Amino acid sequence: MGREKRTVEAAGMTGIRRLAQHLDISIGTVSRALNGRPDVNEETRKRVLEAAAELGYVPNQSGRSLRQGTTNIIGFMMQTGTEITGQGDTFFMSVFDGVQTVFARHHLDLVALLCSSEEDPDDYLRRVVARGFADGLILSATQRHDPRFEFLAKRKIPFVTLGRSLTDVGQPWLDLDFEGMAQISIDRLVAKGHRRIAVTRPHDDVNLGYIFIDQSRKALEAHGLTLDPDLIFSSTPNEAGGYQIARQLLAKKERPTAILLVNETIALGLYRGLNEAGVKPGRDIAVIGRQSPQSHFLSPSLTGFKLSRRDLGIALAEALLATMPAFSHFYPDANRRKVWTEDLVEGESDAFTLPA
Amino acid sequence: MGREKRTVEAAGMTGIRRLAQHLDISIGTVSRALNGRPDVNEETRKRVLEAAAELGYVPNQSGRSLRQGTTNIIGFMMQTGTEITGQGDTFFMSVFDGVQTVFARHHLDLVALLCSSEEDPDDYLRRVVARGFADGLILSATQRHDPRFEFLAKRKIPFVTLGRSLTDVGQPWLDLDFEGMAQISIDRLVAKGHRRIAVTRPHDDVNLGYIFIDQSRKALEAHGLTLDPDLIFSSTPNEAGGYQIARQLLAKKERPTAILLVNETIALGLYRGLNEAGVKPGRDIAVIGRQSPQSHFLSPSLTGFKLSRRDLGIALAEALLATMPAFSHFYPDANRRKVWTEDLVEGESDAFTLPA
DNA sequence: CATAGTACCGTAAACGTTTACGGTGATTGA
DNA sequence: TCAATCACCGTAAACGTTTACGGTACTATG
Repeated sequence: MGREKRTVEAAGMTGIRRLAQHLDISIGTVSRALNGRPDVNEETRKRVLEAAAELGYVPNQSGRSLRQGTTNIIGFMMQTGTEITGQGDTFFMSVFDGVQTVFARHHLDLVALLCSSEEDPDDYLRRVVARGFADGLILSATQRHDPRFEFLAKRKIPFVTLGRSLTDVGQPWLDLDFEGMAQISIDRLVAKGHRRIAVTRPHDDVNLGYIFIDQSRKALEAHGLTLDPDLIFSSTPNEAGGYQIARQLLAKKERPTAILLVNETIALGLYRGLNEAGVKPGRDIAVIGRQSPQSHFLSPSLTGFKLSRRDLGIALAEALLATMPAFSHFYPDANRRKVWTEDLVEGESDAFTLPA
Repeated sequence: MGREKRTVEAAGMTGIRRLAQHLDISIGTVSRALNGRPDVNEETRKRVLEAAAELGYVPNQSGRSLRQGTTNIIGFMMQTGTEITGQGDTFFMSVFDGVQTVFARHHLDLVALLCSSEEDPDDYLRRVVARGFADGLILSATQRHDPRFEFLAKRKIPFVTLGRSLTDVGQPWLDLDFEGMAQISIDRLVAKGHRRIAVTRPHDDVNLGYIFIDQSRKALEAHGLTLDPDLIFSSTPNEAGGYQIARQLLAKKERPTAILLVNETIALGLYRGLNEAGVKPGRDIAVIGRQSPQSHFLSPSLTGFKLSRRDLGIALAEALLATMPAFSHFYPDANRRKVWTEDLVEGESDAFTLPA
């Protein structure tokens, strides 16, 4: 009888089979109990859960994935060795933390998919998708034209992007309110009498650079001013980039009286570069940038926009889950697309005022 | 006949079966061809590879893992939202890049396993292992006593750690040569006449702090000096930590004349803090630290130890593979354990000399 | 020609799950 | 009492691979 076979605990049993045998019930019931199915006696479920804990049983992910066609993994794609990922400090770690708090509720795991600098990002993505690695993806470093979007849309892989793109396949995205930041900053600086205002942008083709520059230009023109192409500084989005900008800026024969920083960490390098030349933010030049954990230690204190990275991560996760059939009902009114407005924290770095 | 069945390309075929049908051969042969098995005609193999490329076929990872009991994935465990992972900047991204270059040769993929700050790292590791997620692991943020080691050793999961620990289960590790750095730095400073030398250590229980402090003490005692407990500053391993140290240091009634920095990025914060008080490295205090991409922009230039992060990643990957049966023959003489010596790059920050 | 050997290929089992389906015994309703 | 309903559980198929095994046709050898 099957009964006997199960009662005698054979040696080489593994996985769910071993657990079922230990409890002397069928593997089907064990599976149902563990997965919270309704058609199982609560008494039985309790026994199963206890035995699972006792024997340290955790379902094998490969078996489960193979059967369900789902992995319970969400991938966050990043590129190693590049400066793109180097938001200077722990930017992504904080965002991850927010994402995780949402995913934990659904037993989803977040992993960072690390695309080597030696491999083409598009190829890498193709491989990841074809292997059925993740149920959904989060993309950052959004390019102005991003072929990854079309690829994923064609395969019907749920994904969300941190950053807009001209390539629009209807996917959800979150982005920072670069228009708002440009508008507020320009208005503020013009009100203080500034006419020669410099702006920065990332050196590569990420979309945010275009958005920020465009809006800065519009805001200036609304005041009857123009954006001098000579005052657009592009750099890597890290401290070194900020330093380079300071050097370039100081070398101009006709210096700008104010500068807008689009990235977070460049403020640190900028300060250092200016400091070396005895140029003091807030006294000799007005600076408006973005707050970061490190910028708290800048002196004079930075006037800049403050972002809650963790909340951004949470919103990112919810926007993604809202598009995944299995989870969408949990987030009926999640913002599929949203510009994330940051608050301006006033410091001393833009105190420099010009006579009218 | 089977022949007919295959010739007519049925609709719902997926995966390897579809490919086999398209080529009118068996799935077994397709699999062998793709996996480089010898018992397949080279002509056939060529056809298979071409068809695979054409149809964009990539083996399903779940099916493959289930059968082979192997995932072709190596996990790098990190903790999100914590300061531990915040080596300030792109430290890990550069290390990853080195790891990847080695893994690419073996068709292994590296992913970062992100342990939420809300979950216990030991629990997280348990889950990852039980699910059979990765074939091997890389651990960082090595604690002085690290229970993760014993757990992995018991399960016979190959792993390598970045950093030594008192918990020794025979696993391979790489570590920076903190003894060497302490010894060289102390000797150098003492030779310049310094007697009151401060040292830093990370605020938490990572092992490197103990090693560094111990060796600093020994080196001082060899010169007939002592390490003043009041001159041991602990901080988070980032810029903010460096700033705090500067503040604490300046508040001492009897200031140290020199300071040794164990972490990379704290130099930035330290400089800023000292600068605010008009204290200049190299003129008013001697500073020896560690080089990083950002430290190139410090002024006066930092005297510090320089590490090739990418090479470290390469060594880390090789040390791990050397312990994995499937790959060990590729790395017969890989260093299973190694302290990674860094070169001292001389700058101006330790120019401050005391009269004899 | 008979035999052995070789090169290549097809068949089918196995990996660990989940889940549709059917079955059993108990309960309910008339 | 009989039928219908219900709660619960066991059975077995299926997911997409890899690989041991056996089979076939061809070649070499005597």
